[in-house]
Amino acid sequence: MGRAPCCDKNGLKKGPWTQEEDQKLIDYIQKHGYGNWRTLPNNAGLQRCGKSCRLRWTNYLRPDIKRGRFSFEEEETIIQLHSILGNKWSAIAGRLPGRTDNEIKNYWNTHIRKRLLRMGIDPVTHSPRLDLLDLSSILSSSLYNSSQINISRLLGVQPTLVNPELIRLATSLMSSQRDQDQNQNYHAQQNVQHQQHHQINQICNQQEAEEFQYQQQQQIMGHHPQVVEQFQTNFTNFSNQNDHWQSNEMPSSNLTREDYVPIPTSHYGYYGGSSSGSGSGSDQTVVMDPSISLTNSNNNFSFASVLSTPSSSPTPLNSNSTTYNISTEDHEIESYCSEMLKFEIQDILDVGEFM
DNA sequence: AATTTCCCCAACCGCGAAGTT
DNA sequence: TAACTTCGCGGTTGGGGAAAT
Repeated sequence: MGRAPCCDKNGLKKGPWTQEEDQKLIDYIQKHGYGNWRTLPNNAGLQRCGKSCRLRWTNYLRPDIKRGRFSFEEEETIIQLHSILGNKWSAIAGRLPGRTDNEIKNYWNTHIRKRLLRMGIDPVTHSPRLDLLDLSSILSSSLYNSSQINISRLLGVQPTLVNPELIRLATSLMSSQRDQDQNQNYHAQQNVQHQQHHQINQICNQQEAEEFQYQQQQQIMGHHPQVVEQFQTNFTNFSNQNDHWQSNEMPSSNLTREDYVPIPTSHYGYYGGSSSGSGSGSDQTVVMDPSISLTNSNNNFSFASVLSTPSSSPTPLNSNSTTYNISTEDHEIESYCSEMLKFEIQDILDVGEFM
C-alpha cells in the first residue's frame, strides 16, 4: 500500500548511466542474479536506487534485448495487440521477444500513433475518428440537400459536445462547396467522385467480421436506439450518394510503408462506410478492414464502435461495451485478417489542426 | 556557420498491486 | 487485518542529435 521511500533523499545518482555503472550492474547480476532490487545497488557498489537499476537492466542491459529498427512484422503485431490490449505495453512486449515495454511504448508514441492520427484513425480506439468521420459524411450528405445545416442535430449529439472549430470549418466548407456547385454541372462532379473511390483487396474471415459487427450493433441499439437511428439515417444518405464504395479496383502503387496500417478483422468489423465520399482529390491512403458494410447489401454503416468507446478515453481491457473476448490466445491473434482495404481522405479536409 | 525547431528515446516519476511482517 | 515494503507498469520529461531556417 505505502509508497516506496524516495531515493532522491539519499543523494543517489540520477540521469544517464555511465559505462562503468553499466558494467558494475552487469557483473553483479551475472554473478548473483537479480532478486532484491532494493539491496542490489549497495551490493553492486552503485550509487543508484533499485528502481533505476531495474529499469536500466530490463530496458537496456538485458542480454536478450533486440536492438535496431522494428520490422514490419513487429510493427504489425504491435498494432494488432494494441487494438486488443490497449496501452498494456508490458503485455504487448511479452509477445514480442527481445523488445521491452518501454521501447514499444516509445515506438508507438513517436511513430505509430502519429501515423494513425494522420490517417484519421483514433489511436486509442483504432476507429475512424468520430469528428472527422462525421464531418466528412455531413459535408457529403448535406451538399445537395439543404442550404442550412445543423451539425449538432445531424450528429445526434448535444451542441455543446461538438467541437466549435469543426462546426466553423464545416460551415465554411459547406458554403464554399455550394458556391462551386452552382457553377458546375452536377453530373460532372459525380464523375469526379467516382474516380475518387475506395479500393478493396479482399475480405478475410468475412463471417467473423459480420458476426462481430452484428453484436456491436445489437449492443448499441439496446443502449442508444434513438442515437443509432439518427446515425444510420444520416449515414444512409451519405452512402447512397457514394455507391462507388464497392469498387474492386486495386490500389495505386506509390505508397510507402508509412501509409499502411494493418488492422485485425475481428476487431474492426465495424469499419463500414467510414470513408469520405465526396473528396475532390486525395493523397492519403488508409488501410482499413474490408469487412463491414461492404458485405452488407444495404451498405449500412455501423457506428457501434464509435459510440461505444469514447474517442478520447482509454480502451478498457474488459470493457462491457464490447463482446470481444480478451482472453485471446495466440492462434486467435494470428488469425487476424492481414488483407487491407484502403480508403481515401479527401484533401478538402485539412485535418491537421484537429490532430 | 549559427541558431532554432523538431524528434527520438533513455530515464524518471507517481501510482497501484502484490508481498511481507 | 493493518501497516509497511517492494515491485512493476504506464505516463511524462528532458537531453542530445538531426533537420530546417
